[in-house]
Amino acid sequence: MITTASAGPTGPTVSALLHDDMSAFELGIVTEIFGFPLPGMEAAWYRLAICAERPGPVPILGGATIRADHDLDVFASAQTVIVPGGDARSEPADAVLEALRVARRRGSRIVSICTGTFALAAAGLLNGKRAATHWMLTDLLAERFPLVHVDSSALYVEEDNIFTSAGSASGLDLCLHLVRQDFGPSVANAMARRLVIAPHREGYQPQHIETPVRVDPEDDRVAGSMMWALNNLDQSINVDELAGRAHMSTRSYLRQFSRSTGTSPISWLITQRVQASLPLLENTQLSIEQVAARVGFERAITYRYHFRRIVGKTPTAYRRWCRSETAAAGPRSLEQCRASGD
DNA sequence: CAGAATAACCGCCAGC
DNA sequence: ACGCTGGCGGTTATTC
Repeated sequence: MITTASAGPTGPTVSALLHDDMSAFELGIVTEIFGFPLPGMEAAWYRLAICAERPGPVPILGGATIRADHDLDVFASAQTVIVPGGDARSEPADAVLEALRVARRRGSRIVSICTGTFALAAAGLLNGKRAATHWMLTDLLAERFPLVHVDSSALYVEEDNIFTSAGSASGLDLCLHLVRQDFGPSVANAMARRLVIAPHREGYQPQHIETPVRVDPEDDRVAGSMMWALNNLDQSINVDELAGRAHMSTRSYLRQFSRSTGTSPISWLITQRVQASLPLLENTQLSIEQVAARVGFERAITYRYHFRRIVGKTPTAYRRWCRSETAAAGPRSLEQCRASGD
């Protein structure tokens, strides 16, 4: 059941447009992130309003019906205005296009997910600007709206406070980016963690390691030290050395690193090391000791400790799991994997 | 697995 | 005043 946020939160206002033939999945991205606060952030969290041209039940793609509680005036008055995608062939109503223009004039942050980009283009908001949409529809977008610079490679595009995203799932990346803008990297990472551990994703990505760390491109000193670390993972690296590479004191480096990535240098480095070890386990016959050394763990016991903590199973079990996965006729779920004795 | 040695992390504060 | 840097010392995490 989709409802609007209660009166509790006092954070930024977000509105999402509910329209015929819309994708429930993409609206779900919006409600999951903006309508559902992280623990401890209930008071400061977003106030989400689900809006439609005519409030009430709206049929969506796939046969379900969702109710919108708010009208286009509310839609246009939010600080962030989101158009989720759906059937690209549906033409947005004139009233919707006008609401988008009003929101734009008011200075709202305008966001589209997937084919929602077509509505922004139809409203004229993207003229002369770069934009993204689903890869199957980039030609259609360029054809119908010649003034839009369609970027067919980006996951999402930000230009002049207008954000457009490519596929449905990249809408998730984009929404996380907005959370990052609003609340900083720590909160965005916590949100990514929550989304990744959603139970229904387990079967698809049982080995996913959380590395939603994006380096702030403005901070090239920290970014440079991180690049150096990634290229020299096999060496022993400590914080003083990283700080030196970044031409900063250790104290400042810790602070800048945290500000720009939301995590700390050594925990980031450990995660990168474990991540880098995965292909070695999957594709080589190297012993665990050799794999550990290749990715910079001086002692295999330390490698095992962190691997288990991050991946959830031992390196040997992971390797065995990959082998059986490759041999099996089809993908197995994590539950099956556990049931089979790993 | 416990626990000691060491390193990382972070609040505080002075100084630029 | 404001924001950033960097040293000090205590707490937490890592390593072995």
